[in-house]
Amino acid sequence: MNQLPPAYDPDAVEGPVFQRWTEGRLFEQKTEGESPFTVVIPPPNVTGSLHMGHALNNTIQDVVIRRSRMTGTPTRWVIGTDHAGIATQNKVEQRLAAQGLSRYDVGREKFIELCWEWRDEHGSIIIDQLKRMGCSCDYSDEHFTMDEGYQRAVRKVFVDWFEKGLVYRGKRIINWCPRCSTALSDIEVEHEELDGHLWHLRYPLKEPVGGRDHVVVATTRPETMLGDTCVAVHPDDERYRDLVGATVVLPLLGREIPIVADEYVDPSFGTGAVKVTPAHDPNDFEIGERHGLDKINILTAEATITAEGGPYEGLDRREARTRVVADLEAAGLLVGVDDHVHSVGHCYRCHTVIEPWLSDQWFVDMKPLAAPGIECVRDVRVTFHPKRWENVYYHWMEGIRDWCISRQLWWGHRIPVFYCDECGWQGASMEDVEVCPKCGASVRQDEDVLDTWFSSQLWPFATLGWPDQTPELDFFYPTTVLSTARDILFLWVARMIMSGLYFIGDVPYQDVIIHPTVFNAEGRRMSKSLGTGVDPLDLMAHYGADGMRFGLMLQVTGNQDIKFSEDKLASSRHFANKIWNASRFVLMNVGEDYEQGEPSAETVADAWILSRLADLAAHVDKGLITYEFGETARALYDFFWNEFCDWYIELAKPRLAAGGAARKAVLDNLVFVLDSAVRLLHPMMPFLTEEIWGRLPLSDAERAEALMVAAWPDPAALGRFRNEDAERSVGLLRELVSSVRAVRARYSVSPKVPLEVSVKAPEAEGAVLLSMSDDICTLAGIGRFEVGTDTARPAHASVVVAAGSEIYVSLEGVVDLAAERARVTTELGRAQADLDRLTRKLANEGFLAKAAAEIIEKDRMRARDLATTVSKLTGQLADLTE
RNA sequence: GGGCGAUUAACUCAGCGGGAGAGUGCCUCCCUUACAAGGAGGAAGUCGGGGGUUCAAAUCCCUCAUCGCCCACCA
Repeated sequence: MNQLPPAYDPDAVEGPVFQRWTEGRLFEQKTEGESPFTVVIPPPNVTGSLHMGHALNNTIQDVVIRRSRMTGTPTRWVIGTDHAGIATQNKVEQRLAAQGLSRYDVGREKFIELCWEWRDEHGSIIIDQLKRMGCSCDYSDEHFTMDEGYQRAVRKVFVDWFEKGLVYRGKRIINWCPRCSTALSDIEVEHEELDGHLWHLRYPLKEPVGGRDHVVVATTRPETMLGDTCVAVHPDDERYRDLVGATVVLPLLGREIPIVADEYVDPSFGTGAVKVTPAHDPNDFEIGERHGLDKINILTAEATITAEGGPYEGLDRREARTRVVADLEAAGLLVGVDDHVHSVGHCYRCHTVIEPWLSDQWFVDMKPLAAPGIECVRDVRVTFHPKRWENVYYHWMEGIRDWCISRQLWWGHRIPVFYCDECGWQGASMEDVEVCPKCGASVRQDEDVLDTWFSSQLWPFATLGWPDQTPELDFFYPTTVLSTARDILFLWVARMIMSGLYFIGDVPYQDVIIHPTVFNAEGRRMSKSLGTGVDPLDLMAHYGADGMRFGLMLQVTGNQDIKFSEDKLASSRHFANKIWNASRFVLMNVGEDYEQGEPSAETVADAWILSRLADLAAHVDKGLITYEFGETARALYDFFWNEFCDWYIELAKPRLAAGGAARKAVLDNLVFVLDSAVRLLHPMMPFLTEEIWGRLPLSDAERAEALMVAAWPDPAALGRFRNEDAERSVGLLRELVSSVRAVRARYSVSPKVPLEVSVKAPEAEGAVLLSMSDDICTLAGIGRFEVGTDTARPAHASVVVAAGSEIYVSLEGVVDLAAERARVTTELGRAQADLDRLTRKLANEGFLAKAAAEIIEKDRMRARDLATTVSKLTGQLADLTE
């Protein structure tokens, strides 16, 4: 016998169900068939552990993947992790620091070995957490961005772009993180508005000009004056015209620097005179280039002052600022300090303030790559969901700047460029180079590694075997949909599109889902370090994996970020339990000898639930195809709870009790509807549904190895069950039953006391109600039920106008006439107001002339109904007054 | 400086041109033999302010306010 425990226990179900999926090898890729559906997971960092963003994003991916798999499409979800250069290196350095060591103490080779050890120890943590969520990735084929094959792919990309001249080396101002000790690309810098100061500094002239002996400059970073090589003014600025060409003596250091004229200077900002530090500001660098100035580097890699800073050498940048300002003030050269809000760049990995720093780095020339990347979205080969993200994408792509790809780290893909110091040869190569091909001297390899995102951009095709032309690449590329957080739209999504187009000649995916960001209840970013986060593992412990998944899906909308609400998870857990118990009810009624038969519309209730099921299947199918997860979750919730459980199961009970053919027919329908609905729910609640489905007494035709690979309900085929008459009839039934229940509640009549109800209804409605009178009596607890076209109002009755009828509930000795009068008066007022508004609308010629015919017709019907209601209520009020 | 999103019931949010919805919370009643993680009933909103378009606006347009986010070489 199929006996379920009375409450759903996720802990008892999830483990065994996942094990069944694994043992059945149901996650593994299938390469038979056509038009495969492929998703590549945004590879989590090996250093990572599951956070709410992962929980949301991976639920979304699993939902679309599971639906696809059930439709019989060859479906594959590619899994793997990212080596995460900076993050992993930081972890390993921390580990070394605990032993009082730095990476330089152990050396490059040993350090990389330690990184691999870290990966071996921690890399599976996040994968196990995805399994805990029920994600149906192809775990048999896990990838890593430092795998041997992947390394070959990265090298191939670099060498190819190097040879095409798209990769080049240059001395530029880059973003330097002094803590990570590496360059960063522009989009790895997070800008933050901070309250700072604008210091006004007096720079003395070497010789007075026109009676003036100084010029005042303004700066937000006074310590950089140590690297100043000129002062710039606008060429048209009358105030400074005489000073152009004069010489300034740089305070504190005594260096003589010129005053130059440059268009860049905005005369309206500050004093109109700018101190220029070409080695520490991108704009100043440009000015320096134009005027042939020296570029004096005053900062070391650790952001301490270099020997160029004279007496300030060795000071940290903060101390240097304090000392420089103090010394200038002592010398009477500090004119003033204003408060000034400006945005300061921080490292996206460690939040240290970055320094613009002049150094030799490798760059990718992005403009030629961006053009096709823009084109493929314009011609809808790639579509963003929600669509508005396309504008954000275009904006960035159109203004794209070159990408600094070299990192001064050890953990990562080492740049495959070799230099000969003897003859100056340099080259990039797929194979390591030992000796110079020109002069035969030994060569050295570039010390730097590539930006982690340089390898991540290859994820959709490097995981499929590229640069080899593998069958997998041929079959699964391009992938179908990429789901991701918006903060890596530029870092990752855009670059995958560009590299995919360049190397494979096709877009990497057709659809891009940019999912909402999960914030905490206060609307703040969830963050472990701030203690504002919620741990998905805790949530799963409380609500089950399905409860968490469904609760998240309920919160997904197309245009709003998620202020995470644990309430939704609680109601999802209740929902899971509700489904569990509905299933338990059905299974309790199914005997050993039950054999599944065809569903059939034996009664109005059957026709109704089958019609509702058809509607649900259409909604869910469309909702998942168009990535409307919140709406889809709500449709499932409403169907299961408010239609199947609240009404259909209740309507089924008397027939189950009746036995015989009636019982068999309703059982067939219960099993069919539950089966179909559970299939539709499976993508969002995989564990619960798998467990229930496995226990359903299905015919061989409906059976499958597991629900996970069972057939997705076909909305077109279910369309045969659509039945508007049945939906209207059950609508009347529900209205009548609810009205009677309301009367019962109003007078606190125990549910055990049967009521006497008579209904005065028009012919048509009356016939429908009569045909369902058994159901009505059961659901409303009615002992005697009469329907007629001219039923008289009994004495001592409470009267309700509903379902187009007057419903009299006899309540001898209980009815409070004054209360009834008050209630009827209120209802009458409301109905009259609605009727007045409608009447005015229907008298409006503009409305009659311009509104759609069906709208007018609908309003006319409503007006008729309201007029009936008003006259009935008026009659009742008269009765009650007598 | 530019752009995007939000503002609907106490809370979290759907709805996005024709009758104001859900979940949670709250109030009343009920342990009815699937489920008290439940059932039945109920209270609760001039849909941010102001203009406009339209026969009709929570829904479209403009504007203001507030909150949030993104982009921008903002000495």
